[in-house]
Amino acid sequence: MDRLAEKKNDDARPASAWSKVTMSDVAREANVSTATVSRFLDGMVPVLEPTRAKVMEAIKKTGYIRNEAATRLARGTSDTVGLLIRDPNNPYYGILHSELQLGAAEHKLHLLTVASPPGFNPMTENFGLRRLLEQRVGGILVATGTIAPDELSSFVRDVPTVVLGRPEEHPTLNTVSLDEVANAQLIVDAVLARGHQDIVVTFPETNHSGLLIEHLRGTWLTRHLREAGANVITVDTPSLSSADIESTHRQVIDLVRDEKVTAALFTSDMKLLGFLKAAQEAGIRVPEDVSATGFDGLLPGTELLGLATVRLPVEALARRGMEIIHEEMVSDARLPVRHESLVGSFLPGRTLAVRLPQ
Amino acid sequence: MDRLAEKKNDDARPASAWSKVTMSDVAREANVSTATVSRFLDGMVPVLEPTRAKVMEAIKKTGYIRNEAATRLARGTSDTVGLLIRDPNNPYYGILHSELQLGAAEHKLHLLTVASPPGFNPMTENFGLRRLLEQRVGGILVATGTIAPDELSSFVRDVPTVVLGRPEEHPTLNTVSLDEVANAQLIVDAVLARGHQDIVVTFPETNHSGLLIEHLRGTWLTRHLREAGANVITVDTPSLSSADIESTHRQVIDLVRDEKVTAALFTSDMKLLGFLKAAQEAGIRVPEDVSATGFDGLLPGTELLGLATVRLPVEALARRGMEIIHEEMVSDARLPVRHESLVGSFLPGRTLAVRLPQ
DNA sequence: TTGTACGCGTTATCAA
DNA sequence: TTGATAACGCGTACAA
Repeated sequence: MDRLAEKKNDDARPASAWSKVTMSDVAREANVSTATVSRFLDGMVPVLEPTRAKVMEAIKKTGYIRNEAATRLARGTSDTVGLLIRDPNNPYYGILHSELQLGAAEHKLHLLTVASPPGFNPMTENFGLRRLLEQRVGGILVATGTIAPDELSSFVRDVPTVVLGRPEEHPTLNTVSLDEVANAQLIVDAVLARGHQDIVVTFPETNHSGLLIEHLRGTWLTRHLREAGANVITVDTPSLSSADIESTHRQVIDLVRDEKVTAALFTSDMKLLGFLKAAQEAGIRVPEDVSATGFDGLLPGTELLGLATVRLPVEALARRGMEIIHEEMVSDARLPVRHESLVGSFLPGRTLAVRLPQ
Repeated sequence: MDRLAEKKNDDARPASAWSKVTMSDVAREANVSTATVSRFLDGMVPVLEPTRAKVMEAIKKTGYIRNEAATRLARGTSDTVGLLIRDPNNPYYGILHSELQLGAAEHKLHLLTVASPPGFNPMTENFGLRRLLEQRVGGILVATGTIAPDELSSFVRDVPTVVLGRPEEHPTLNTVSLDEVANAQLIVDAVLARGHQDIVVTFPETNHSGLLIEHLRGTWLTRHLREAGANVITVDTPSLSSADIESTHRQVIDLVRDEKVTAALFTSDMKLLGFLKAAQEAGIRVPEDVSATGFDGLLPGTELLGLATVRLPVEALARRGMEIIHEEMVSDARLPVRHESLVGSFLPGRTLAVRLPQ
């Protein structure tokens, strides 16, 4: 009778070799009911001091940790926000994740993150989304470029949702997006203000999946420049393959050597970095021989490297996203769908210079 | 009777404005019992074809999504692994997170991430850990430099745990660590092999919290060098303040100008990057005037920048961590505690050159 | 202020 | 192969 009766279900649940302390263990230890323990934990209902002490003692002694699954089941709601991000190995998502964590804490919310494996597979992203929904989180933040709002909307009828960063609106989904049109304008203004008139823009000219954003940026850079009367040459970077990248660099470098352009615009800071290296190897100086700009401003060391770029307003994106989710979660009515758009800021850096006369 | 009887608890749970479809809704729709739906979902128990079809149909029609909280409660175990990381806005944690996600998928496990807000506050990290335990995840991966194993061990008696990357062993906790001693040796070997004998090492000489790793690296760089008979000068970088950083740069640059050293060793790639900029502004060329090495190899663009550094084996760290967790989760007995240690690889880059004679 | 008892949504046991 | 039903651990009227 010693070990067998120790816990009534000792042999009824051999599924795990790891013990679990429950609330009734604590209640028994403290000679109170489970309801009292629950109320003590909740903190919203007053509990007499001697009882408090007993319960605290019992919790410490048993090492009890509340089972959040049971809590959510009983409560029906949860103050946890689910975050779906794509590739954590990407400064953009890294900063976003970090800032959202901060924002969640400010609103006394919890953040639970699911990352979809890298690569552009919409299937696996839907899996991640499903897992978040299965957790019955109180709200969902979707920060993955590839999952289209249309697909999303059928999934998330039942939980407050905000789509972050996608340059796209949707009739039933809240979105906080990055205004790539205005961002491109920032770059263009800076380049023109420094007297450049002959400019090469490098970007994926066709809209491949996964290169959507860069395609968009390049398109708008070009359009803004042309509308301002600049002379624009575009160079297509159809893929991320090193062959394509190298060919792009060669073309740009040739244009510089032939004095056809005085500035080269790229659609990401990594691309700019790649060009900087190629230029150096080709004996071309930046910004003396050619000015160059990037896009993002998120790479660790951007300032150190002196990249001229647009800093994406990731912090504001995170803040607004969390605010909207929070409002939806505390309100018991459905709020009107919101669409917001955020503009970045230009970082002058040292790769963009005034065009020398002649 | 139309809307009022639609769902029996329509007004009994007004907590949320969002509807929830449950398993019994599906069961009713398909004219089967909840048990059948559950078995269908589980997939391990055969279900007759006509029944399958009915259930599938009903699930689609109702838009049902399983409640994982209830599942975990009923099952008592879960195939979800909890990951505690520090600052997602940090390439190291970003890559780790990404690779762990991949590894989890390979083992058919789910990964749920909690990030502790940036800053070195052990309190908030314990909060994150507690939240993971409250989720009753099947295993826990701790990847945060600041939470000491000793503190950890009292928390996680009841769930398989692996500590990732901390240079420290513990009698009851599995650890997969980065062998900073061997990593430092890699740098030292490379520097000595290129003929350098007069070397400056820059690092926090006192062991501040949060600078532990860099302190360790610097200490071992110095020790290895001295053991090999090199002439080492150390420069203290007590903090991350820009004043301290600049003072460090000045000292190193003076040493170079006075021809006291031919190589400068830094304890992170960001530090190296900072020095590269300072050197450039001071008119000192790297590696012509002085060779320089970093530590990490994780910055996006490391190869582009040509940093000479040690690439931390983050991928292997993730893989081993996930393997160990998986083994512990499938085994119903407790496995012996394991300690493993991983060595990185040297990246030659372009900031380290052969020392010129004289 | 505390205790009793039921329900939350799902799984698993046992019959049918 | 399926259906009823008892857990799972916790929150919360309702009663005391």
